[in-house]
Amino acid sequence: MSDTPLPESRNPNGPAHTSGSESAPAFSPLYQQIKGLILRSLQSGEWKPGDVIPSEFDLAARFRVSQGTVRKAIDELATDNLLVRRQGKGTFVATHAEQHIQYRFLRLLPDSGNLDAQGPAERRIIECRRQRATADVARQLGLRSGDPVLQVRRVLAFAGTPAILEDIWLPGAAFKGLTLETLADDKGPMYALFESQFGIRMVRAVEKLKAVSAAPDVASLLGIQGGLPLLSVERVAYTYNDTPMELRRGLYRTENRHYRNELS
Amino acid sequence: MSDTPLPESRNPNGPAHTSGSESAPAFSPLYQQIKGLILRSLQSGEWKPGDVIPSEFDLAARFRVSQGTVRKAIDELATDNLLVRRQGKGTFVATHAEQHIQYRFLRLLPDSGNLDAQGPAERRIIECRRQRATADVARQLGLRSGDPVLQVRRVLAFAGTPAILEDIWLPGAAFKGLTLETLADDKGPMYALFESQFGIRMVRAVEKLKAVSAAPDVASLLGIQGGLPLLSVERVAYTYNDTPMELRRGLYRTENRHYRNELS
DNA sequence: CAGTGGTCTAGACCACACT
DNA sequence: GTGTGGTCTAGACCACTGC
Repeated sequence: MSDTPLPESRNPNGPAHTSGSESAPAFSPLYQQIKGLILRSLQSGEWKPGDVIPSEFDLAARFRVSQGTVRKAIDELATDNLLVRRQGKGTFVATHAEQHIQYRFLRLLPDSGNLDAQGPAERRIIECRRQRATADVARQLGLRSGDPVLQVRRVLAFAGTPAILEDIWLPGAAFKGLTLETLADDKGPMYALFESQFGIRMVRAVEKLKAVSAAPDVASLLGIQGGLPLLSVERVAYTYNDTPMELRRGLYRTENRHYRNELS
Repeated sequence: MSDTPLPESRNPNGPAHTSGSESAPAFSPLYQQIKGLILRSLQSGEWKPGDVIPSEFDLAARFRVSQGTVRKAIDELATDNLLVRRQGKGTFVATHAEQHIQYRFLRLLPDSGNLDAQGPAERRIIECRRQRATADVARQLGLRSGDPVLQVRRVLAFAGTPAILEDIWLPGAAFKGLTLETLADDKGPMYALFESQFGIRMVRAVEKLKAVSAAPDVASLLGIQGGLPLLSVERVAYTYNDTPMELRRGLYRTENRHYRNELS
């Protein structure tokens, strides 16, 4: 019931800034501390993807702050896409399942067809095996060289035409039981599988894009001629706490599609 | 002084939702209406890029709402990068000048050099001329075929090495006095020039990325061999009101650089 | 109907910047 | 000190959802 309501600071009113007994090394607004506590509950699995979290009023009571403060904390978590508010229903933990529109992190769209996509992507897994991380892979995943990783290679096709070749590396420790069969049998986004089977939720990602020439093996898998230009997309995806949990190298055919990005 | 404080709705308390005399076709929260009024002042040039806008308290008085409501309006405008808050100093109109870190909309970064960039880009303008919009350019700029447009072609280089070839189209009507000399003499971001000389502020942009092969003329301008892969970046930039004001087609060399994108 | 998020207000005090 | 944005509270009422 009681939830260690913040170290000690109980301010009946007034701004954040823990009312300072010791010389605190860092001050942070109350709502930031609340945000941290909510985050902790998300990480610990107290509330799982898709779940409703307690109402703002309940959380306010639990953390011993006003509803407005909880609200501001939830606001930020919602703009970070960690929570989703639904008026009249509650606040939910965001999930890659039920992501009504396609894949959340896939920015490849058809050039003309203003519609979302020409049907869902067809997946074909080329290989899936456990191996040891190279220095480069280890560095990007925050592992050590030689640590076990799971490597997956697959092709995505739209309307029968191959469009994407992806190589994926996952930390072996976190994805213990993942096999080719699990992946092949699954429908729906891979990140949804990670949530339901391994309790790992991808929260944000950073991508680096380049233009490259198709190598012979790549070209044959994508059904194109060698040397044709492909969009190379290298992604590192992070869970809570900015922990890297996936490295993904994609090669996209962009003759009839494009990678869309919004700047502001 | 008085600023037509919203159609009529004067609610001494209680939520937005204009207190409904007529069957209003659309309800919107008070803070959204305030946001619209602030936006109007930004568009009209009442507050120019770099200016301080009135304090939250002053605006609250002017619009006859509470400070908290103005605050929420400003909050959204700040997250949209239209305004910038500076504690103790005031709220400022965002500007592409004084954008402390490089160009705001340029996502091309060096692969290794963890530093921002290897010095500022060197600009070389290849051509700058007025012409009539093709159907395609007109469509993307919201003009009619044959309307006057200004076309600029330039090369950006880093440390002496050409890296970007850009073709830019601007609506002729809005950029009346713009000449090659103006562009060539100017230092600093082009969008800063647009603000100071034409009162046009680019607010957001949408980019479409593809991988393409370098055509012979492109290759020679970029100092590479024909056929090498280049990252094609087609950008439409918008002012206030989602009015398109620039079409830009860039070709980026990505052997040692990459286009960085953050997903969430 | 009750419960949830959404909006609005009013007032208090803090942190920061400038004078 | 004065003025600015930043945080926090308490209470009111609205809008949506589902029983």
